[in-house]
Amino acid sequence: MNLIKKTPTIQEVARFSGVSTATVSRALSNPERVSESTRLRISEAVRVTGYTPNQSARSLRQKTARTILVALPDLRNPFFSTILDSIEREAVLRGYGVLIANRFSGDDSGRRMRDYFLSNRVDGLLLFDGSVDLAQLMMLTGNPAPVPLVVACEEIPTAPFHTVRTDNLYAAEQATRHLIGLGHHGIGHIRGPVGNVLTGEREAGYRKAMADAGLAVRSDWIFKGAFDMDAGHAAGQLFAALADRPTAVFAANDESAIGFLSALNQHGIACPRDVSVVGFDDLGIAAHVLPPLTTMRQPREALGRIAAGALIDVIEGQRRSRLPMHMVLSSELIVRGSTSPPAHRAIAPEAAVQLQ
Amino acid sequence: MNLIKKTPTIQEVARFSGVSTATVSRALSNPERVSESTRLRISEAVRVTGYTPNQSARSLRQKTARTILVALPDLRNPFFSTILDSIEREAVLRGYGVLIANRFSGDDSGRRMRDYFLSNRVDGLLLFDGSVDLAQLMMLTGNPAPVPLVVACEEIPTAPFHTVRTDNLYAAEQATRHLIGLGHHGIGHIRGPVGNVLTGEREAGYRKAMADAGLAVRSDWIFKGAFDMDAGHAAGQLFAALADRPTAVFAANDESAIGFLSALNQHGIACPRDVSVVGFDDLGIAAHVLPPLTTMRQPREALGRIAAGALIDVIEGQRRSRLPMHMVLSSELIVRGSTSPPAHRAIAPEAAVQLQ
DNA sequence: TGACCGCATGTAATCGATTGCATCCCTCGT
DNA sequence: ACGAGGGATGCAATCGATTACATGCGGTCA
Repeated sequence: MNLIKKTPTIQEVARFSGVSTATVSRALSNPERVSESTRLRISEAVRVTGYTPNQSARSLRQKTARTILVALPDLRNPFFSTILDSIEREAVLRGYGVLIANRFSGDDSGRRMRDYFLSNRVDGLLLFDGSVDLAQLMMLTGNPAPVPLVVACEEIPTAPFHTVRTDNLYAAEQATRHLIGLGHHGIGHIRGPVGNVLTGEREAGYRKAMADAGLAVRSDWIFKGAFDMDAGHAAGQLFAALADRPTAVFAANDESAIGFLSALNQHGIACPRDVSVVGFDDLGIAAHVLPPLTTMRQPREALGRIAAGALIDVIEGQRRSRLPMHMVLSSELIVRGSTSPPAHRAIAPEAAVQLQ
Repeated sequence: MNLIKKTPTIQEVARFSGVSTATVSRALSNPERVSESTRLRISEAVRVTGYTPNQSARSLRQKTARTILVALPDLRNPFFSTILDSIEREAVLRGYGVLIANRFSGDDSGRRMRDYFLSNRVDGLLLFDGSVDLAQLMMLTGNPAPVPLVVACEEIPTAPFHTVRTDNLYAAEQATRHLIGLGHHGIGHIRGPVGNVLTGEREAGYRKAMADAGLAVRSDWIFKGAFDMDAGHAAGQLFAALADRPTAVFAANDESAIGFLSALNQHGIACPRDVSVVGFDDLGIAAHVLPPLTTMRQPREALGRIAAGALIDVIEGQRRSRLPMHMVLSSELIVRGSTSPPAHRAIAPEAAVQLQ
């Protein structure tokens, strides 16, 4: 016996169990197609040799990779990393591997996706980046090879893709209504990055709630943002400099809300005494900042799971309907300490200005 | 011409440019081995047909997948998601794909890694999970197929793997010394999860600094933890219940420090007035909690980049040395608002108890 | 001039599994 | 007793690229 063993192939298993490779293959993928006795003999041979099927060979023959590609704008964002976590779980459960493509945008993103697919590395694509050019996406659905594709988080209503997302507009409306319900009239908004679909939807929900309540939206109370803490912090600086401030602010996501809170603190503006703040996402950290953040919880875990499941259904041809399916998950308001009725406690000097 | 085009293969390119498939293959991977004119003809043919090499076929023949597997304990942890981000960047730069395996531990983790490798899906493994059984790891380095492996973050000094990590022990020592330097004598510690290598190193660093300064370590000032906010919060509850409290606490990571801060706040204990807190990692959020967290910054970006680079070097046989290489990156103390000299301001009732 | 060298290219084997088709054999029905 | 039917299995083609080896050609040098 030689000391350097090579990794065993189906040939060895066949030889060892005295059958052909065809039978071994069948025993492994369609056990009911071989007899009891050979099945046992083969599984024993597999055990002894330590055989593991070669995925490249299988892929080549079956034109299938049992792998999905997840394209994300920014993995470092906890919002996405939670989703990725649940995608990975679901995928592994269904026997798929998960390849990641991060910072996924720019001119060649469409080509990159196409190449991954055409090179037979992946069977389908889960896209979380709304900034990918629509034309490039359409290219993927054409010939050759319409790529199994599920777009998540981002809504592209007119495009023929399956989408999974949350009820952003309605959720933003609810968040704003929560503030209105507490008695706030002057309510500001920290926007997301320009050009992002979510930014637009969340702002629209905010505006809708304000309009429905007959409240005016002041343009100097709309802060530009970027879904990150620094942007929220910058908004906080502007807020502090304002002569006439709103008594509440709805931030387009938790990170910007947190950055906003930290800026407020630097300026000695207290939350919720001087200003109530609502975030969006319910990141793990939201419950642990000071004050704990009221926020719209996004069902991130479910979103990842459902998106991955839908994609695999498409890949395996189990989505019979050729019509794109648009799934919408509900958000949930989580009330914590960052919101309260306006001027709840003794009127602070800050607030007095407004009431003059 | 038919409307349903199949995805083009090297055969089509060969036919189109009037050469054999061998020449096409050479033109694509070793351009200098074919003549100028045919090279041009072939690249034109590639352009026209829209040819993309089939990776499964290439993998099968070359026994190479151009993919690495990254095994992580918990993707949702921002510490890991930042590292994963930089791994992905480096890998793409060098032409590799990144497959992820999350929540990677448990009995079959060794087998899962082995299967990924033996099935030819990945060329090597980047392991971030120190809880994987050492015996299972050793199995990977044996016959058949010694798996290219780089272990990151976790040190297994006696094991024959390349490792990349940070100077945990020294960093923990520095963090503790920072508190000592501020004049603290009573310093507590929030540990990481039991059994984790990092937990041990960070605690050891803490103990070393204490011992060097001639300070006693009180066992009721050592809180058990788990690298997450809930554990830090629980530690905070215990801390608040203490009759005799330390004036400073070194937490084994930022998340537990943040959870600790939030519990302190609930109990009306002020940081840094009543207690100084040092974290570990420097997550993005650390600068934005209240008060901003003093912490040991871990070079996460560099760590991911270097680990991925080293793994690919091993895969490509560029690490000539058979000796395992242990790389250690330096951490950096980031001083923010959560630390100050003890009893800095007027002595609070909380502190008075200790001074009685 | 003829032996030789090296470059560009072609031929065909090869990687390892899957699968259409053929074969063998056993059982059952008439 | 004989053919049909069907279950178990084997044979060999196949997926698409890479690559060892062969070939042919033009040029160099003795």
